[in-house]
Amino acid sequence: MNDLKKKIIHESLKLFSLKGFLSTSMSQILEAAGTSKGGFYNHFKSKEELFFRVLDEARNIWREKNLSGLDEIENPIEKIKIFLENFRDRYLKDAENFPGGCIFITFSVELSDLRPHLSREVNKGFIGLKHLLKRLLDESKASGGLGDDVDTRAITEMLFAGMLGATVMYGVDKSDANLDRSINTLIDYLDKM
Amino acid sequence: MNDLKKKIIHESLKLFSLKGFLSTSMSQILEAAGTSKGGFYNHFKSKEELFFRVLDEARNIWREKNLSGLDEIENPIEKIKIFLENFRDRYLKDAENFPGGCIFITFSVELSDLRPHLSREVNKGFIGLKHLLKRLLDESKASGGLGDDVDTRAITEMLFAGMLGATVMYGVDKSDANLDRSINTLIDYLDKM
DNA sequence: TGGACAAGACCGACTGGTCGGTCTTATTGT
DNA sequence: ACAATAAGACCGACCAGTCGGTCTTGTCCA
Repeated sequence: MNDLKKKIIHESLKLFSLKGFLSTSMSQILEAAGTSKGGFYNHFKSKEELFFRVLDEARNIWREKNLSGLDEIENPIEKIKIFLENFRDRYLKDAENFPGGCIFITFSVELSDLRPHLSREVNKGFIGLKHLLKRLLDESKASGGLGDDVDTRAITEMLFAGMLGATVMYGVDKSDANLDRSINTLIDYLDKM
Repeated sequence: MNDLKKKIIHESLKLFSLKGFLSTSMSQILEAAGTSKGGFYNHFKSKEELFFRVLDEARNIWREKNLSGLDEIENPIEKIKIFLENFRDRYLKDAENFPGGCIFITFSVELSDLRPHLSREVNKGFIGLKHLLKRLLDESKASGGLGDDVDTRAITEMLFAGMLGATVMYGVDKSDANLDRSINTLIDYLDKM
């Protein structure tokens, strides 16, 4: 891929994470990428196309930060615990790619009632993560790691809500201590089940 | 208060809940309130002043929906449980005042890096709610309802993150069932402590 | 080796339109 | 008569996107 195109995507990723998609203007993107209208529209047919390329890039980074190395772990509950730690330490606290916090939440909140076709694409990722969590919990249940009476749908929903809420709150108070507390309490909860 | 002023605030509340503050234009506000530039600027010195009046109104509605009747309950844990039920059934599921979901989250996410002085005002509410939860948990601990080993700060943080996340997710999937699952799991968690 | 040619990366003035906000004017109720 | 209220023409700034054109780079043929 062309260098300028890469730069535009990467700079937009940071800007969108800070200001959201709608409130980031083309002129800010062009200035950050050190290019011009012509340079931009040579690579993207619209600001909306840029949105999708940025979303792709954000997903790649997300996977790299959160999922790498998870294959080597056998125990599904252990997998979730390591994932939560990755999420807390390697994803959320890394401000280089997402200086304004989790870009998926920013997108989802700002776009849900204004650009449903964009928001729908973002939400697919949320659904995917929930399915991943549920699958791991069901695996653990099947192999006897969790009791037969455990409601994996309910646990999934609470785990996911806990992660989502901790992420939003981290964007609000930027407190590492509070983030650690909420994620650790989720991990404890898993341990005690 | 003047009728038109009330109408502007109430209509703006709904619009802001749907589209956020920045993405709601003056023309949309004027149209919804059935007035004109002149009518508006007779009552507000700027769009930003409207923001604060809308925030006041949203807080009043929030308190009315979530806290009313809580005084009569003695047991602090019971208080939290009733509060969570109010939050789930009377606040979040009521789409009349907040058709686009919880306005405080919409505000906080869109404004945190763009209008810090506005976002700070919103976040005071989050801090206040966390203090309320922690106070109730500490009360319960003092009166023997919770064990001495319970970390009330950690529980507060997880409860709060769970509520926040459930709220965001409810805005995404509009699923009553999922909302019930995550809130109920939090209530169960309180019961089992 | 060097000149003709083409592809496309890149530039920035410009378009129609919307933004929040101001100001003059008209109408209303007392 | 007078203040309160409302209407909407108008302002400069900015929006996403277009378009005519330049400049760089590589290929082809003599």
